[in-house]
Amino acid sequence: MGRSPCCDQDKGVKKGPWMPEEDYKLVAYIDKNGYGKWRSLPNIAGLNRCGKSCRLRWMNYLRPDIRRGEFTEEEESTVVKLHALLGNKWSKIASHLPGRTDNEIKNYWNTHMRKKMLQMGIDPITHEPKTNDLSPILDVSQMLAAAIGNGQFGNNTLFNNNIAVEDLLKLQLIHKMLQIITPKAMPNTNSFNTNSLDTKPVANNIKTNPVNPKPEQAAGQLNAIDPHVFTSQIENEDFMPSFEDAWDCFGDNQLPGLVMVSQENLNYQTGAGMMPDYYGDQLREVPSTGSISVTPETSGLNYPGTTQHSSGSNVQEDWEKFLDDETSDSCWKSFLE
DNA sequence: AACTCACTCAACCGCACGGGA
DNA sequence: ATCCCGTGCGGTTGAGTGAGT
Repeated sequence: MGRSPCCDQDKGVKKGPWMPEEDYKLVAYIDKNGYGKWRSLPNIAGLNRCGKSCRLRWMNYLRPDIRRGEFTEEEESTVVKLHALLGNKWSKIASHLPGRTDNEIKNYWNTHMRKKMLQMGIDPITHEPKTNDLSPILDVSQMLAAAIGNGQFGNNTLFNNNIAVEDLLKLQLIHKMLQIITPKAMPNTNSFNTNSLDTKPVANNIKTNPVNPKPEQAAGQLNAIDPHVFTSQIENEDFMPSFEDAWDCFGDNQLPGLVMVSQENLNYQTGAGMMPDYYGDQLREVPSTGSISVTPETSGLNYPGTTQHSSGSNVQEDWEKFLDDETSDSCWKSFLE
């Protein structure tokens, strides 16, 4: 079925930004005659523009009820919720936001909110947490590499040895991984009994900076640690928790077993009226009866607990099994060992 | 000051859809 | 059933702008 082009290209209709006088003509015409019949409107109104262009200009810019300016948090939240429900149905989303146009919402989504969600580790398309996002791990890895490789800690023999610092950072890395996997269940960083070691600059940066730091920024974060404070504290023999101590910190009730993802577990995410508030909490609210569940497919990680897991199973056993498993002879094994 | 780069957003483009002839 | 028109929608583009070097 053929159709005539919207605008007669041969007529040399004007394109590009609208001039104030064009706006004036359009507004004056619509004030007098109302809008509609967009194809014939330009001729009648004396505009050398395509009807579509006139419509767009009116709908997206000249309409008196257009609301301009920054989106409020409420509006953002509404857009996120509606986008989760409707996808890229911008006009439908716009119908729920008085004064906002589909074009404006679309632009705002693509420039601001999409980026924001990515930084939060949320896939802007599926609205699922991006559990295969390894950036937090990479952040710590970068810091680790920067610390060990660049001799950031000065000439103190303890640091030249690097073993203690390395262990601590490994623990932090593992902790970070587990926070990704079981965000609600993890104890806070202090559970590692690292209070005696002033790691707060690093920990706080990790915690408050979801954005991937560049390598130089990561190094800068380590530089932020006052070497004098750091070395005086680290000389305390008790400062360093062992790996086993770290596991004891978790306790069975604090680190629930991981389960395979199931539709039942996911239903709460899409159920009507149960959209998570991304802005109140970076991570999805987790029903009390279930733990965040991820599969190797979705996480991109090969970690214990991704096999079917009884609720009472022992996580440490799984990790030990994981370490013994020849198939897991990977960077994780060497890393964890 | 000059230049580059990244970002924003108004506008364009192609297509789909509904309705009337 | 087919054609055509009017309109709406979503993806993409590119000029303008500001920040960084």
